Amino acid sequence: MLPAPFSSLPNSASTNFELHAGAYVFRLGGKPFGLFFLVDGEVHLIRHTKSGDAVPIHRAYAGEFFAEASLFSDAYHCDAIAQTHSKLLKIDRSQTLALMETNPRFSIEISTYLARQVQDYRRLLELRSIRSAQERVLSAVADGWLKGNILSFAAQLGLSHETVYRALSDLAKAKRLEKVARGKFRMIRR
Amino acid sequence: MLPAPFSSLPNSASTNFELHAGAYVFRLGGKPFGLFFLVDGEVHLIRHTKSGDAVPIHRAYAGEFFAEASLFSDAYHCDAIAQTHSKLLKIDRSQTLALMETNPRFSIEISTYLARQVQDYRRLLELRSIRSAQERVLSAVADGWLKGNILSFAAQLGLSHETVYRALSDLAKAKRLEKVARGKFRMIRR
DNA sequence: CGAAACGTTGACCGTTTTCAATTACAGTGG
DNA sequence: CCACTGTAATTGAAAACGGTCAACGTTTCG
Repeated sequence: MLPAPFSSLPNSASTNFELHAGAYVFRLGGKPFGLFFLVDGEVHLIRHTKSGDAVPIHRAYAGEFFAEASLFSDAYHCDAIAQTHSKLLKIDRSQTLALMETNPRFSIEISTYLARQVQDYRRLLELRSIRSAQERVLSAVADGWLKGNILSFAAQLGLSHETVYRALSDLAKAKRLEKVARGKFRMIRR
Repeated sequence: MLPAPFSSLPNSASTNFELHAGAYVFRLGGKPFGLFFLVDGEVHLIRHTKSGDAVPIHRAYAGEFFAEASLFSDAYHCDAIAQTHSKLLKIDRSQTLALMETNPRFSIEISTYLARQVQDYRRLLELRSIRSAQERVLSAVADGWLKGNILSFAAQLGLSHETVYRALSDLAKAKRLEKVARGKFRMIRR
């Protein structure tokens, strides 16, 4: 059966599949098949600036949906790339839209999802407006955003990875964070 | 009658009011009354970083809705402040939610709104990942984001206003933009 | 008319970027 | 099981870019 708000969709509306690390789930400009549920693994939605830098517009982890916004647009606006071997559920776009037409409860769930995303982006914007690299990194860690590797974490914060490494080690030195392992840091519990 | 997707709401669901420049539409932490339609003027949704910098999370102009996301949360997550004398329409939250329950078409409209916002934020994130101030400013102008004053434009881009002034005048000097008037720039049409 | 806010430009300082090099892993195939 | 390869983590040093402070011109609005 489909996860949480999608339980009223027939099983035929979804397809299971797997991708190896580095494979594309979809590409910029492609016609949207629908949205996805990430059963296991890690998928990044990525855009590229003109100068070629990859910007992780969103990082999805096991148990999360992604590409909900594509339900309402004519083409994907970014690339989606599996970062590790990932198990996915593809959820059919037109059947989802049809369900929204008939089931208002479901529509509201979708809206709630999107509203939360808007709030998350606002928070990210706020984070990105913190000038000091150290404070920015600390706030991001406090928000639980240090998942996956530090390269993509740094890109999400709009800092070079070297700067993030330095900020993390300085924060650890100042005992504002604790280093758990190579590349793993944690807030200091109090 | 209410604008576009809200036409099926009774007139009693909305209230007209005006605010002078600097007045709050709502405040961080307040219970959401509903969303707003900006008939005329300019309203910014603003958050404040710990260090006190104001971050314009969203800038709303005449003819636009704002605070749609507050339909789905228990408190406002930012301040909303009129930047100029503004005419507003307050749209009742519970009546809007009730309409979503009964009118799936309307729910879909709301979702579409939110989805567009998500896309806009992704674009902004991409912009903010452009390292060079000059290129960042140019892209933002190309996207039509240079409205209102340059102070808030700069804050939205995550740059100091001085840097934005300099970038603009350098871009004009290099004929990549044209200066129309004090503080007004335009893409060079070709 | 005067004050306040915005626009503009200059100079200097500091942080982050960049380039570079080194170390630590994880996966791969012999 | 181990060398081999690629990618991520880490640290150093120098340069560059943007931030900050400061001053001044200009427009707006009460």
